[in-house]
Amino acid sequence: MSYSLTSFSKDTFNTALREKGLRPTKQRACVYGVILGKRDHPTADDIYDRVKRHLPGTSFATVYNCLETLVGCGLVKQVNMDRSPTRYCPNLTPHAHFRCTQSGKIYDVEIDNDTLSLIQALVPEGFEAENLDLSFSGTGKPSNN
Amino acid sequence: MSYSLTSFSKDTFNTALREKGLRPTKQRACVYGVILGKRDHPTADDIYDRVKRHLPGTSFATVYNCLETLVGCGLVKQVNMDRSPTRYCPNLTPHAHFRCTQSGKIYDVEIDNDTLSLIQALVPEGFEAENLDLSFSGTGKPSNN
DNA sequence: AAGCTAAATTGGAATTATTCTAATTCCTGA
DNA sequence: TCAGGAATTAGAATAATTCCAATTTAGCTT
Repeated sequence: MSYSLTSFSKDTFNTALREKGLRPTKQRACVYGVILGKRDHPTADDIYDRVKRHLPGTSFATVYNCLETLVGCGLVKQVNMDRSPTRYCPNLTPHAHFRCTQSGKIYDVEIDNDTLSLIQALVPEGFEAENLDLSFSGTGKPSNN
Repeated sequence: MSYSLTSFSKDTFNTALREKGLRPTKQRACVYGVILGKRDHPTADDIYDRVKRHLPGTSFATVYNCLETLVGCGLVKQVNMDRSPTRYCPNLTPHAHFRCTQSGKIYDVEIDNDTLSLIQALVPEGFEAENLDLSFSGTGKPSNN
């Protein structure tokens, strides 16, 4: 294996895949490792570049396939902001995102439980929300780039 | 004019455009009228179809141009959910969206002021949010389709 | 009312992110 | 070891949107 997951995440990874009857392949491990390794909300494109450094033969299709698999196993989450390319994030706790319109950077924003409950309470009678997406955009940390 | 805006919305429309030094053309009025006329969160494609019934010569590019203009003037809002085509909405009050994964329908969800304040308070020190997007997905009204 | 100019519209080509397809390669269990 | 399903691969295809260059139009100016 040319990308090292910690024994903890390796275990999480193997278990999550095996539970769905899927194989923990080196490409999937590498994609997962790349996402865990630099938590900057990379796009599929970014991930492709990083994966190729470890597994040069990897194709774009494989990166997309692996990402779909990892999302399906609940190991990573997709982050969609406006029409920009989908980004990927290993933070599985309920959280929002903030995109700085100047730098394009995306920051995780914690959601405390009280606010989370109130947000969930917005959903009208008769509707059952399985997912919620909350994102902000604006100007981020001015100096510290 | 082959699409009738109420005198109220016609005025809103003219004023909003003129304030930006833009021309209230019949295509723009028609796109706006179509969005006001059926508040089902239509896509650009839907809008194109509806506009063509009133102004048959209209091109796709024009629909996109008009939509961009209307958004820029603050007359309509874009609704982006996941990777699906952008939808358009004339509801300018702060509100969230719920997408039924079964029917694909999108519903407006009111956000009360208290919850809105709490949501805005999530944004960390040093960040300035200009926009917020909140959306839910799940199963909607089971019977009443 | 006619002419002028910038703004808007048009059709089609181009772009971009993503998905599909069919062929090959790889694992894994018998 | 070998069969058979799963995963990967390269490249074509798709879908939404944007770009472009040419034409038309709206709103002045006279």
